[in-house]
Formats: sequence, structure tokens, C-alpha cells
Amino acid sequence: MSDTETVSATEIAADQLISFLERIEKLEEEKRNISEDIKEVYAEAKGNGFDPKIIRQVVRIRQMDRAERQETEAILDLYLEAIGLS
Amino acid sequence: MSDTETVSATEIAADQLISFLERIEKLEEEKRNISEDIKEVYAEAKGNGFDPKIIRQVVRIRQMDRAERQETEAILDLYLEAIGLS
Amino acid sequence: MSDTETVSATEIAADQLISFLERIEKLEEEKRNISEDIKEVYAEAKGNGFDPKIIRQVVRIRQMDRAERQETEAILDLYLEAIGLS
Amino acid sequence: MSDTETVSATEIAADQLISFLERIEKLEEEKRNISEDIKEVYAEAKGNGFDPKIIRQVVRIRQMDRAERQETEAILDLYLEAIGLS
DNA sequence: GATGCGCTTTAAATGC
DNA sequence: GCATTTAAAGCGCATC
Repeated sequence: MSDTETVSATEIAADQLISFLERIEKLEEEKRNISEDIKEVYAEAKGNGFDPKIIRQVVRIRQMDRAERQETEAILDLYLEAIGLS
Repeated sequence: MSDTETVSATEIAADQLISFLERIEKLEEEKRNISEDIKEVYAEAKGNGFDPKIIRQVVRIRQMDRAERQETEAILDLYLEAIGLS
Repeated sequence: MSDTETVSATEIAADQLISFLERIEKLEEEKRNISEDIKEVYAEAKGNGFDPKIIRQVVRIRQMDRAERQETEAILDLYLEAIGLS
Repeated sequence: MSDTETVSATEIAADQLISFLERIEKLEEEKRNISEDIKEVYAEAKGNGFDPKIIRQVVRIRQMDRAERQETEAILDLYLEAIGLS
């Protein structure tokens, strides 16, 4: 398909594709590892007498709290901007 | 509830719970970040003319390859075990 | 609630609901029966000296083969579509 | 491994195994098809304004009813047997 | 008591 | 951007 001198567009595209695939797969493995870590924390918490279901609920509520706080700040920014104080 | 000398079991439990929550939340944030990174790679690939849908499919197939290889090894172990060679 | 002439919308809805329920329940029973049949085949295989665990693994690997083949065909379709040949 | 005259035990075992595999796979496909059918009924019900979640609940309750009835009959049988009337 | 399996629920991805 | 449809995670059960 090619000698040492010429590299076809197809080959370049293939290399690019492989590069993208490897980056994605590496990231997905990291993601899986973190998911494993999370599971382990839940297991450890359970071993200490905490019900995973309840912990999940608490995590969810705290996330909502954070989201709400961010929304509140965003609104404040809008106000400040609107009255020319930003 | 307590002075400087005594720490109730409830307080200890609360501290433990908070510790677990923080560990989980930190890991979940890492996970979210990685998901973001993955999205960005897909976007970059798309910008280079690769259809994200196709890339996803390729990733899936490669994962299936890996999974099948692992299953095949697992079954070999089962066989060896079954005939008393493990 | 109704005489021979009028049938309320509620009654029609109720009839429909019962019809759906019966169809679902019939199908679920068939499904249960098939699950039973599968168990029996495993039992029979075990009676002939085949380790059910290994058979399950083989079944799984063959399913993965089939799935991968289908995925591969699907990606070919995607390619053809992507380059305007479908 | 064998000529037209002799068939090794290994070959017989292999044939048996394949036979079991095919029976299992056929049954599993039927099971999958039925699962599909069930999904379709739920979809159809949803299209007629019935909430699938609620239908699931009703199905579950009716199953429990049936199970309960069977239990009740079983207990009755035990009673009848105990007092020599079966 | 541990492992696998099916169901449910939640998150992501595609199409409109 | 939303809403539908599809994939993933978690949960409970049943089995060994």
C-alpha cells in the first residue's frame, strides 16, 4: 500500500482513528476503576453499619444542595450584571 | 452534647459518615470529569471527520473482543479445575 | 352502573386494562415455563456428566460471538451509510 | 481421530454437548422473544394511556394474590389430610 | 454466605 | 433543546 516515502490519507486517517480509540478506551478504563473505588467505599461503609441505600440518598440530596447553591449564585450574577455591578 | 473530654458514639458515627460521603463525592466528581473528557475526545474526533456513532460502535466491538478473551480464559480455568489440574 | 345500551368510558378502559393484564400474565407464564425447561436441560446435561457451570460459560461465549457478529454487521451498515452507499 | 468405523467417546461427548447447547440456546431465544412480546404489550398499553409502572404493580399484586390462594389451598389440603378427609 | 440472575431505576445517546 | 429510546448501575432474590 505504501513504501517508506509515501503515506496515504487512508493510513493517516487510520492512525488518527486508532489514537482516538485508545484515548477513549484509556479514559473508560479509568472511569471503570473509579466506579470500582466507589463501590468499595459503599462496601466499607456498609461494613461499618451504614445502609448503602441511605448513603446514596444523602449523596443525592447533597448534590442537589450544591446544584441549588450554584443556581442561586448564577441568579445573583445575573442580577449584579443587570444592575451594572459586575 | 459533649464537652472536650467525651465524644459520643453518635458523633463518631457522624464523623465516619461524613468521611464516607466526602470520599464518595470526590470519586464521583473524578468520574464526571472523565466522562467530560470522553465527550471531548468524541467531539474532537468528530471535528476530524469521524462519525461518533461509528467510533462508539468500534469501541463496543473492541470491548466485546476483550470480554470474550477473558471469558475464554475463565472457561479454561474451569476446565482445568474440573479435571483436577488446578 | 350501565344498562344494556350505554357503556361508560371507564368500563371500556377497565376492559382494556384487563385485556392487557391477561396478555402480559399469559406471556409471563410462558416465560416461566421456558425457564423451567432450560433448568431441566441443564439438569439432564449434568446427569450426563457435564458441569453446568462450564456449559453456562460456553453458552455465554457463544452468545458473545453472535452479538459481536451482529455488531460487526451493524458497523458495516453504518460505514456504507456514512459514505452514501446505502 | 476416527475413521468411518469407530467413533470415540470424546466425539460422542462432543455431540452430546452440542446437542445440549443447541437446546438451551433455542429455549433462550424463545425466552427473549417472549420478553420482547411483553415489552410490546406494555408499549401498546402505554399508547392507550395506561402507565406501565402501574400495570406492573397490578400484575405483581395479582401474582401475589394467586400465590396466596395457592398457599391457602395448600394449607386446606394439609388440614383435610390431618383430619383424615383426603 | 457468596455468587449469579432478573428486574427496576437512573443515566446517556439519538432523533426530531 | 427536548423527548424518546436505549444502555448501565444498583438492588433484591434465589440458588448453591
